[in-house]
Amino acid sequence: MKFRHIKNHLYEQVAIIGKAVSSPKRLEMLEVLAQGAKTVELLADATGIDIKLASAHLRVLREARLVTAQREGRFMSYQQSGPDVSALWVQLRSVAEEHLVELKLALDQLLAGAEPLDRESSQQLLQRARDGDVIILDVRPQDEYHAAHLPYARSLPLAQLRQRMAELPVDKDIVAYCRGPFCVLASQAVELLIANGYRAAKLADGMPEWLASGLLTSEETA
Amino acid sequence: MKFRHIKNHLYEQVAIIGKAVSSPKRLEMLEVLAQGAKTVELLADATGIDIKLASAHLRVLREARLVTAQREGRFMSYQQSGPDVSALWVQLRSVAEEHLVELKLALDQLLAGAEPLDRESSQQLLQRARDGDVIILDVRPQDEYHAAHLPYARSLPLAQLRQRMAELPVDKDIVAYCRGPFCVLASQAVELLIANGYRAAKLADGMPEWLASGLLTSEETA
DNA sequence: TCGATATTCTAATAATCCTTAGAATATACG
DNA sequence: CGTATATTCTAAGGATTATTAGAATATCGA
Repeated sequence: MKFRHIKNHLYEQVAIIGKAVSSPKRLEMLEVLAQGAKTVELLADATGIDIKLASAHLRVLREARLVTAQREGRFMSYQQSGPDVSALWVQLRSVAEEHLVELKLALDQLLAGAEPLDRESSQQLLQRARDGDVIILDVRPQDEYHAAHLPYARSLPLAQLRQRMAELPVDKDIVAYCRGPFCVLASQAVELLIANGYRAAKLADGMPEWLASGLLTSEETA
Repeated sequence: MKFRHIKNHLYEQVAIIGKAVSSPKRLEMLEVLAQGAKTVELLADATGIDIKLASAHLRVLREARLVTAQREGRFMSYQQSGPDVSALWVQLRSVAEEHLVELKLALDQLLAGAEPLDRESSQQLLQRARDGDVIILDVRPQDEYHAAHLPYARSLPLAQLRQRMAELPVDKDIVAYCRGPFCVLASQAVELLIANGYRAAKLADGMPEWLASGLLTSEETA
């Protein structure tokens, strides 16, 4: 068949994207990068690997054009090359969640301890937040909050939660979120809040999930 | 960090999906499987590889739970484990198309020769088809047409096009589609039609793309 | 039951990728 | 200008994955 050669080339190109997302560490980096631009060191830290190894993984992501890099002084700043990259990550994770039982089990383990406020429809949550009935707490680092955050969300990074906890009212429901279902910042925040007598629950989804769901326009998030 | 262990496990699970879609041949199989259930031999044929190798690739897809297999007499019937698998394929391809220039170029090569009827909005096309103003021609094998097809589409498999071409009116626009942008059946059909004096163009998208776009409910397609 | 068919399993080699360490580059700061 | 810092590049071994061939399994029909 005369088209075989062209077709092979097409699928090989898509497979470049596939290869880029075939490594756990690269996926973790993509998830962190979905929150905003990051340096190599930060990514290495976040994923718990050596900087040289992080750099090598980033090279693969760069070659697949999933991320772009630009120098900022002594540092390199990596960022996703478009919103479709976040959407791909969300899609991959949701396919994995849907079909891989083991993943579902491990996720339950991570979400355990927090009330399953998940089921509450997204709109209802935003409604309650608008009415001041519930506090949506963004526990990610502050720069990620500034890059984009949920409507009505209030920033209180996990690192500062212990000192600044008094800022939060004890008599209101608190819903904490972070980078997404795999992120542990909100889990830790909820643990700490509950230990101190607050009514707190983890919201599994983060910005990438809300954006991928189409319920949020990017104007609402800044 | 006490969560590191669990997190690693989560990303490893998603990476199983990533690994499954990191091979050109597996991607090609997924695309064919998006059209309906297929046997190993058919998939090997469609992708131009040995049956044993096809079986090995299918094992990887099966272990990632992207496809399921069931025996039907002497044959094994493989099928996608859900519509989200098709959506993943479409998403992967669209990310690749968006960011990999080389892919865009190769695609243009494949779509060359057919008029760029692409830009016409999907709804407009369906409207014109409903009005009998244009003929939407499904040139895939008949079983794929029966599994699902575009509204108002008429089946005329490429293999029968030469003999049955007289069934088509010469005075109407014909828009041929097949499995998706990478599929060459429609390209070949259009080539043949134009050589015989018809006004024909290739529609780049196939069923998976239309379904992923959300413009089509699955009721409209049977 | 036997042979034919469709597919998988096993084992082995070739190809590719991961990871690490050391050298190289590029920028900022003194 | 020289030194420190952040990162990349190169090279090399170990670990995976791809591909192929041969043996094994499971079904159908004679």
